[in-house]
This record gives sequence, structure tokens and C-alpha cells, in this order.
Amino acid sequence: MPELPEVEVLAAHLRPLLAGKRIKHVSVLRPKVLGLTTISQLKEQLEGAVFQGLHRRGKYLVFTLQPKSAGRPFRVVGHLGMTGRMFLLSKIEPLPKHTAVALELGNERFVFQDTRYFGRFTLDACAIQHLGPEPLEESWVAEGFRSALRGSRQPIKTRLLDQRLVAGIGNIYASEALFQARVPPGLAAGRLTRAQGHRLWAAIREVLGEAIRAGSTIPLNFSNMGGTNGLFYFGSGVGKGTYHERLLVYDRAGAPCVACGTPIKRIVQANRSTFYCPRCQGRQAR
DNA sequence: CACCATGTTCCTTG
DNA sequence: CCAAGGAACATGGT
Repeated sequence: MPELPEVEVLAAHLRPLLAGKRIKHVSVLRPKVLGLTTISQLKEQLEGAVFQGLHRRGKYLVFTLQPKSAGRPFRVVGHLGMTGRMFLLSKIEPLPKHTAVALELGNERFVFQDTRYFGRFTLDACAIQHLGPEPLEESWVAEGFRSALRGSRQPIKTRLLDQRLVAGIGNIYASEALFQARVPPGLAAGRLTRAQGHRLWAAIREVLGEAIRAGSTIPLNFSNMGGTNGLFYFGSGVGKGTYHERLLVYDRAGAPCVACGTPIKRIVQANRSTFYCPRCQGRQAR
């Protein structure tokens, strides 16, 4: 499941598995995920290239590769969309349903699978150019966050999903951070008090950081699950219990608030579900 | 059949 | 021009 923490854990998992491996062959089963890149461009660049590094930027994965015939390293940008997964499979296993791209690496193959095909695997790095600051970097300070909110009449929950404000927050952690900060999701972004703004800033770091720690402690085993690994795929798979139990408000409409027992409410903002505690995150809540 | 789903982008409206 | 809202994308689960 792909918000910042899940992408971070995936990057850490894949990095050592890919480092130093040479791509023998590229199969594109769904050209749509290449975005502006053509199949021949991808094959030309990747076939013969060697994986060097991998890092995360917002919800994007950035692969660094060494070209086949010398030259400067180049990058491939990946995004999991809503349902994307990336893992290594033994070459004898069949490609899973909805495989978008597969890279032959010798005995194994790297698979990008994406049921809904909203994800990306592309040479076009344009998307990451417009991202806002990384919430877990030291340079992301409360003052900067609060000033970026100034003047906005958009609900704060909706504002948090704008990747230019802060990179990496998605629909789940937006609700979680607002709950932790005790900020009403419908409050206009520019109208948060100084204290609310500061609490939200701190809650974002806390919630994302905690999710990374939780994800990092769970053993990842992608190779023997037939491509149905669901560790971070919300609502299914091995990690479901663990994952869902960590969420205090998301997808818990009607359940008692862990802090006060009031039933959690679900509302719709900008066409997406928001979950919150009407008491803890109410107007007069402190 | 209806509605819901972790994300991004495009189009329309005000 | 800008901000905000809604729909589209594609597939599957309930």
C-alpha cells in the first residue's frame, strides 16, 4: 500500500536485492505505465544497464542505473499508484496477473504489478520536480509548514493531499495525522491556530515515522507468495491485521474513538473519504 | 447492480 | 489567472 512509509520500506527492501544486478531483458505488458516513455526507449536504456541505487522521493521510487556502455548514471522513476507492487520472482514462476513491466535479471526477474494500472515506471523524471518538501527531513520545519498554509480556504485534510505542500501524505495518513493533532479535517487550512499548525506538523512526522518503523520490523517475503504479497496493500494479504490495527481512525467509521469512545465519523471531502473523531477533533477540542 | 478503494491529472466551474 | 470541486483512469471486492 503506497503512501510515503510503504514506499520507504519497499525501497529499503529492494535496494540490496537489486544493487549490482544487470538487466538482461525488458518486457512491457502495459505500455500505459511508461507514461511519456516509449517501449523502445525503455528497452534501449535498460537492457544491459546495471542497478546501482534506489531511493524514495514523496511516494515515488527513484532507481539509479549505470548504462550499458559507460556514461553517466540515469534514473527510472516508479510510482505504485493505488494498487502497484514491486518484487522479485524466481524465473521459473509465471508472471502474475496484471504484471505491467518485468525485468529479467538472470535467475530472477523484477516485477512491477499493478491491478489498476494507475502506477508508473518511466524514464520521465518530470513528476518529481514539482514535489514539496520531504516531511521527515530536518529541513522541514513547523514555521515553513504553517506559512505554506496561510491564506488557503481549502479544508486542511484536502490540503494535506496536495503533494506540493508536503510530499508523501496520502488519504490514510492524512486522517491519521489530523486525529493525532486533534485538528478538525474540515477546518480551512489558513485558519489553523499556531498551536494546531504546530501539532499537525509534529503529528505528520510522528505518524509517518511510526509507520516506517512498524513496516521495517515485519519480515518481507516477496518470493514465495506468488505475487499476491499484500503486506502494505490495505485490506488484503498477510499484513492486514498488523497494518489495520495501527490505524486509529482510517476505515473505522462507527467504531469507538480510542481516546474518548465517541463513534468515528466518515465524511467525503474532494471525493475522498475522511475519518475523524467528532469529539477529539471538534471545534472546542483542545 | 451499487458503491467503495492506498493516487494523480485533467476539465469545469466560480 | 487562480482556487476548488468533480470526474476520469481500470479493476476488483463487498
